[in-house]
Amino acid sequence: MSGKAIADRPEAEAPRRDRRAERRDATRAEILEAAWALAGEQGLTELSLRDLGDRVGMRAQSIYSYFDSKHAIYDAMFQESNEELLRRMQVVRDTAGTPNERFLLGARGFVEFALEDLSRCQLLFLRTLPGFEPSPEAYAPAVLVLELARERLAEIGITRPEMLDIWTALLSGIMQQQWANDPGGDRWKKLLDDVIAMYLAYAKKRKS
Amino acid sequence: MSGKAIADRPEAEAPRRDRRAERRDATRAEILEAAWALAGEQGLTELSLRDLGDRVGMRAQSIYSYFDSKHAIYDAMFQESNEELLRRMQVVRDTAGTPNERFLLGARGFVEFALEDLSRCQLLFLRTLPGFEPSPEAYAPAVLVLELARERLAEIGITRPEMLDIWTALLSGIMQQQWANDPGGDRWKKLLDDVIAMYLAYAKKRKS
DNA sequence: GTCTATACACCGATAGAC
DNA sequence: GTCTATCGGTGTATAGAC
Repeated sequence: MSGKAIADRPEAEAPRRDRRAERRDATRAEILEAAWALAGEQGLTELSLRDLGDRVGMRAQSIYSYFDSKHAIYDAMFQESNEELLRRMQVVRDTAGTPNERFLLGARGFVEFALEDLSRCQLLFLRTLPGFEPSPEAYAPAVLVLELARERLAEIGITRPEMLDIWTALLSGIMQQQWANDPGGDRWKKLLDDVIAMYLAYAKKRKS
Repeated sequence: MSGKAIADRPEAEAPRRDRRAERRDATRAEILEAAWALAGEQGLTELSLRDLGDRVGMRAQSIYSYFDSKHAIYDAMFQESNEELLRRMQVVRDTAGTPNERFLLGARGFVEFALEDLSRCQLLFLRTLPGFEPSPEAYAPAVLVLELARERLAEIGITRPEMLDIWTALLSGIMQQQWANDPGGDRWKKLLDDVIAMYLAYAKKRKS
């Protein structure tokens, strides 16, 4: 239907800016930014569309022009954060040094990321949101993050799948306990190096 | 104020049954039982007082005669479950055998308990309920459970506080990953013995 | 004391006017 | 795209019947 009209215009093949789409994306980003701010202030689960609307200067119902549902907002936040984590882990992968150094860097970077923001940690790793299941697209970067962890472990000779599962459980346990029993502190965070030493010693003994 | 009245009655010192209190406690127990059933069916956070009222054959508002609020129901469930866990861990403590056997028994018993019921696990260990903070009374048995864990560790020569924190992180990580990524399965549960071996080897090397 | 009836304020979501 | 109006749901509170 629009094919002929476009072909008629000389500038059709040049990458024309879609101002409407740009504006829409900008508003979406603004809403997400406000959502993060509100989640940080009142808690992830306490986020309400009415508060969110107030924050961005529109009625709550108008948000539905930008997101299909509240869960869609959470989903976008989930994806956004996972992409940020993926970027950090890719930096680790591309860092010069020994495989062991990269493994350490990845472990510390991950824990630091997980302990930076409670709402983000709850959204990504702890299952705090009642009915929330991330969409496949939003989950995709998380799969890549796990793949990078597998690579870092393989680089230091740890390839058995069970050892990867143990590794994720170790990190998961540290961040869970840290947020649950000493939020903002470092009681479990500071044990990370000990846990890493424990894990590596065991992996060496098990020879994989 | 009632001191004199009681002293006036000859039968005051005999343990008289308070039928009213008995009936009240029975109804409270009935409500809690229904709450567990609903939590199991729809999820812990999806529990609503109206559904709960339907289940026990009263209007939702009447529940307030037995519990001050929805959180008070969660609090009673929290306490109930922690007392059950405490009982199990006390059985472990009183079991004949070597300290090492008791430690193993406690570890496996705890993980089994944590993986028996998602709602219970969320209520007790994962922080799934938005604003829920257990009351001191409800939390008391949890403190005793931790104390028993400390004892089991001390019996096998592990006394450093950091080693207790690592231990709780290990168990926490296993149950977190199991429920989050393989609910109902045993992908992480079956790694418990490996994790225990890893932990004990590290503790031995660290000599505490 | 325990129930019913009614209400309030909030929530996510939808329909339709402009 | 943003609004108003409205819906069915929630936890919570209170007044009053019995």
